[in-house]
Amino acid sequence: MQKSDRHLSRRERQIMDVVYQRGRATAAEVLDALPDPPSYSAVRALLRVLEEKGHLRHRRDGARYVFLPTVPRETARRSALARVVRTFFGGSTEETVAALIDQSSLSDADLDRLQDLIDRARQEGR
Amino acid sequence: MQKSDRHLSRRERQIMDVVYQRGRATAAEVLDALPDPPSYSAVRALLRVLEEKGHLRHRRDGARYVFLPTVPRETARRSALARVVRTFFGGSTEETVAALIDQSSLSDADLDRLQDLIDRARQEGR
DNA sequence: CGGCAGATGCTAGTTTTTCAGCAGTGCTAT
DNA sequence: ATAGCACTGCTGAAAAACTAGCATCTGCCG
Repeated sequence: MQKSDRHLSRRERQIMDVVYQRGRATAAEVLDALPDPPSYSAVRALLRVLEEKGHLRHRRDGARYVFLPTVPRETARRSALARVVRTFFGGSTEETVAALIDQSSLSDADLDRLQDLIDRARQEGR
Repeated sequence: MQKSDRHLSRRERQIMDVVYQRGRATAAEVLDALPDPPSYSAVRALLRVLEEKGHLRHRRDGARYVFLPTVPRETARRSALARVVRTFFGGSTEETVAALIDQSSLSDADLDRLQDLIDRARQEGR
């Protein structure tokens, strides 16, 4: 058996995205959320493959399976974010944050919270 | 809204990442930057496919081709970022920024610049 | 000019991904 | 307990992705 880990095909990535977005998902839910949805069977086949590859695991819930990511959302977040920062922002966190602030309209309350985050980072830095 | 969301295979995505990261690239440069590098021929074949699909274009530079993304880096940035925010952070810009600040060690100067960004956003919001 | 080095265009073949159909199994309401 | 329904397991095969190798072209240098 191989641990063909990071090898996610196009569909596989789409499915992982759905699962991460919802936190967990059944085959039917994945099907609903998928763009250009294939057959129900196809989705289940892919879910099984993802499980074999070690990206998902499932729990029984009554008659059906609920799929969960094996890598915690928190961890997946970090690498996804790191990848974007590296690829599109030359590794600059600052530029990335700038883009985020720029492209989303934030309320004053949101800005306040960001302010807090920065203050806290400053303190911890000392 | 989301029209040019064509399916990229694994390799294709890797190559696009390289091109976006460097801004432009020759076949040889892509090969160098690719993980688990395939043959040179394979890379060129993929570059041609990506061009057919409309993701890349090329310019002649002496004897060789230099490939450039058709979608400007700026635009690609936005959608990549938006995707991460949506998929892993429930659409919350604030949480995303928090994660960024948390996982990268920022200098005081960096924090100052972020501070500025926030102040400016506040002003523009008015 | 003639040849070498480095690139590209193309084709054909292998491997991986993607898919649908059918059979079997576990719930649940009669 | 049993029929109906919602799911899962599995298989075979089409489609897409991937790859190597060879033929051709271009630029450069002796």
